[in-house]
Amino acid sequence: MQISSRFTIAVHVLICIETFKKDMKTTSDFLASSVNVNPVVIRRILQQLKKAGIVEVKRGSGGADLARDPADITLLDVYTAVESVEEGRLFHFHENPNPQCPVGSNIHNILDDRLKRIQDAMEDQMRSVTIRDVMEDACRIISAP
Amino acid sequence: MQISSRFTIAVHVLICIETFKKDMKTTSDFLASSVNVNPVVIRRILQQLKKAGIVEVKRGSGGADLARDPADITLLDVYTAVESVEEGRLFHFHENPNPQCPVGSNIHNILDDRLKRIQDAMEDQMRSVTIRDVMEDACRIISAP
DNA sequence: ATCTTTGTAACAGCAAACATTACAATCATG
DNA sequence: CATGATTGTAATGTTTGCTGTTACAAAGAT
Repeated sequence: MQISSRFTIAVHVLICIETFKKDMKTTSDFLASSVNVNPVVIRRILQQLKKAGIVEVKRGSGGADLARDPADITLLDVYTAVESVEEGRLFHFHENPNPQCPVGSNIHNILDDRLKRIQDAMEDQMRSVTIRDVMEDACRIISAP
Repeated sequence: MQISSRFTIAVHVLICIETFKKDMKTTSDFLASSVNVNPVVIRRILQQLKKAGIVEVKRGSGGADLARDPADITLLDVYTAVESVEEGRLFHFHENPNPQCPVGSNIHNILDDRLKRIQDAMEDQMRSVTIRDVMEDACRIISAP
């Protein structure tokens, strides 16, 4: 099971907005053609990013912009914005383990701490990377010979 | 998108095998009743664990056993055993980004390193926990007053 | 031989992701 | 202020992977 492509699409979109904002209007159509998906998919993701205070989207006139300093947007922010699963739920548990079995009745007590630490490790790493970092990579790679 | 319950079920199963191996035969039926799923689900997971050299399963006579020292089985071993996605693919990418867009054509060059580091952080944490560690937690919790 | 249990195929149901069409609401601007 | 461009969102469809279930041959113990 993989983390949905919404996350990588969202990051792709943010990079595009920053890269092209001086030269063109970054409409959902334009962004969609860079990612190569339906514009509605982009609009839905932009809505999620907007709710999280990451972008501003203009109706009518069109186009999206970052709502904050790129150095102030982490990959974790983007991840939690577009990933529907609630906070702290990377691992899926089977429902209704047998309450009469000492293991079944305690499986959460036994595992939750360890699993949380695994998720924390991943999230800490995500928090350590900002859109500014990614933009630096992007500029370097795009302008390479 | 969550990591499938196969992972937590697999760990649950391993704990059960270790906990009950002295007192009973740990058949797929027995394990299924602790987890509260269909026995076939357990058998499928046991097969995946067997292919990874983590358990031994006896046909006919029945029952599963660990194939190695619990201290030598990490949560990462279990995770890669039951998670169908190939190595290094925690994040799902959209296919066919626009090759004519400097961002679209370079999106993997731009992101792969960062994403790999995130996945590595998660896997390192998983590797640091063994079934022996989990068994210690389990024994302490189960025998608590 | 018989009984138990595993290994596996076959199929069904469901949920989430992803795609697409359509259209009202919104905004800039001529 | 009418028009053209664009967003916001609902409705609908397709696909994919997970999970559940039935069924039964293969394997092993007694």
